Amino acid sequence: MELNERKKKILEVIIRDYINTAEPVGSRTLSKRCNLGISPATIRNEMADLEDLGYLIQPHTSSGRIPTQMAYRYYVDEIMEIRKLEKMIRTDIHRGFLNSTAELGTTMDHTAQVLSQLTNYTAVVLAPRVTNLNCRHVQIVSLIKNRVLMVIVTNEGMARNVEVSLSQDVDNILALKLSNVINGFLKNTNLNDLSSDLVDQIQEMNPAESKLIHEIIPHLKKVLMDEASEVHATGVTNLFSYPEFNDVNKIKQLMNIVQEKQVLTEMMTNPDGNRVIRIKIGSENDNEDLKDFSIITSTYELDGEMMGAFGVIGPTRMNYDNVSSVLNYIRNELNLHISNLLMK
Amino acid sequence: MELNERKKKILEVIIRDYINTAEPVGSRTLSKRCNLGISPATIRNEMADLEDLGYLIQPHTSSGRIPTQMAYRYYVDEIMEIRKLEKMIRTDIHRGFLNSTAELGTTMDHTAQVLSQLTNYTAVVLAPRVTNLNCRHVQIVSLIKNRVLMVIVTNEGMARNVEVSLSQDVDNILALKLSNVINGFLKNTNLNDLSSDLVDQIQEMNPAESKLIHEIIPHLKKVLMDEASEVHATGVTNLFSYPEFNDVNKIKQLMNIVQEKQVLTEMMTNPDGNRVIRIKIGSENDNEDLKDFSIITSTYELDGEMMGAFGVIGPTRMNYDNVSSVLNYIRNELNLHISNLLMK
DNA sequence: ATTAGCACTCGCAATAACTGAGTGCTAACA
DNA sequence: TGTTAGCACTCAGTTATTGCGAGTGCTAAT
Repeated sequence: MELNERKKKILEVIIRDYINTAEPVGSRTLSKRCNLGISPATIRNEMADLEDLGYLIQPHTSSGRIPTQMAYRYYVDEIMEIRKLEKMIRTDIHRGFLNSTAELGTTMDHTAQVLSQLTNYTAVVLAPRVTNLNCRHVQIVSLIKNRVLMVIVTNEGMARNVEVSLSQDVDNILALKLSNVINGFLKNTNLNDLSSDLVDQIQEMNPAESKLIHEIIPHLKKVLMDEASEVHATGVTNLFSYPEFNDVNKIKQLMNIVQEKQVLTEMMTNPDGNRVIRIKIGSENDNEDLKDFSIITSTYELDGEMMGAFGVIGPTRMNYDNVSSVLNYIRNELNLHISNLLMK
Repeated sequence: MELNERKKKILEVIIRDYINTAEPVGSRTLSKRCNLGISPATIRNEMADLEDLGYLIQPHTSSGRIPTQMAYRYYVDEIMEIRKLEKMIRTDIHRGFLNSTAELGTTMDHTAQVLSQLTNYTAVVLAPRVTNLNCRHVQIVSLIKNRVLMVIVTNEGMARNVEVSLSQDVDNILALKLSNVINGFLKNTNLNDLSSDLVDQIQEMNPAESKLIHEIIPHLKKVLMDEASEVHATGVTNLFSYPEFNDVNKIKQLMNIVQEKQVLTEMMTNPDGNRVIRIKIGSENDNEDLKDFSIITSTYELDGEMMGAFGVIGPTRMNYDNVSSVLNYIRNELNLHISNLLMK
């Protein structure tokens, strides 16, 4: 399976060329492009070998070759390297993050924007999600009559809120009281362990209030269990200009993927060993709709713990090394930015 | 400009047929379909007249005719009528609204879903927006260090929230105090009239707190001035199956429209006389990208005041009477549902 | 082992011929 | 005068044919 240097070089040039042009590459073109000083005929022999090994295929008998998925995998694993971005681009990105407002949601939008612009593919960013029941503070805000807003603040200082209807009307004062009671629990107990007995032990509540607390707790738990986190997708139209997506069906597949936030979330949070940059090529993706796409993802962390993920979706003929390099740099910037924002 | 009965009938049948098939309709097909008992030749004469009047065009010399925008406009104004939906569909929709949870955002999503399913076009729903500075209650919630969440509750009982960073750290107790101060203002003063002098008159604040209030007020005003309201769009892929959107460029246009939430908002809230159902056909839309689309919108109200809008985007060859009928019914249901939810 | 040469393959673009749905016009008819 | 049958004509779309060119595999010479 190990390729000799020349084969490796030839394969590399073919892949690079095909990524640029989307055209099958032939032996003559190739002999000009790679400066190994070998003739088309020799290259043809080598290409025939590479085809036998499964790295190349010919769309039809008399055309150039195009790389297979296996070739891309080889390229990604053995050939390409994550580059340092050009200084100008680095400072651009850095400034962008500095200027982006202090709000987390905006940062996510901004990241998606930058990613899709820099790569010319579709960018997806998963906002941090509320996990592990680790909430620090809950604020109940009265809306109208029996409707209240639960604002849940996590240990990391992120907010999520949910509207619920209760069985009784709740005014501002009652809302405050309910908030206080719940926060009292949170100080001492993990929500998971919160039993109804505990609620009933609270002295200074009348039965009506106690009943409300009993209603609120399940809602609270549900939110905290809820897997789905916000998904910011940008640059779907970027893919429209690539020749492989001239077909409306392909675009439909893409739209399906981007809309299925659940699937996207699972896919992006699924760890791949301990790799920082994770690359899934074509049918390496579990999802049927993704078999014509490649997806490169990474994660951002706070305090060494994974908070969320971001990545890029494009054709299998993707500029793997550029995208990887961009993701790698953005990952660092994002980690920096977030830790500035959230570190206690 | 007034057409005689026969021409009107012929035009109607042509439009109906073309809406169904997307194929130019010829005189022979037509003579079979419309039971006026006239021969193809006669119909040809009438069709020639209708073409001269600007209601029909021929894509090429030897093909059937297709309706012009002007024809659709005539159809919408003079021919079609808003029907009552079938009982089964009515009860389906009604039950759907009953089952949808009490949360407003969910209702909007649900509405978009139903609309796109029932019409097979792309549905857009604008969530109610915070307007006129009429907010009833503000809750400041401490997040981490100097970051707080402002939860703004409108008179109608809807919540909007924004994260901001302040110049000093804010803990729960301080957050509560700030909330109280601001709500004190709201009781007596419209936010618009709130001057810095007024803030300084509050006695029980130390300078640090006063400074924070001064920082918060502009943020608050900004949110309340903010025009953009949430946009829920569903069923973009519905349009992919219509032959007129086999072209990737058309789809790009559509994506542009759906993404430009600002534009969408303006378009949908722009009143058209006092019409309940507003129809814009092709280039009647101001937006360049919309010139190949028709859009039918309506609004929902609370207490007689417009809260938001919803509608459907499709090809100019749109099933105008079905969509209008659906919109009309959903409008009623939505108004009912919302007033149940929000009425004081 | 490499390369030049050559016959061969096959997608693609251009051209030509054919088909069929549909038209406009004219003349006949009620 | 309005309606209809008949006929020649138009033109998009399909199929068949051809030629071109980029590219290959094989063989023989270096």
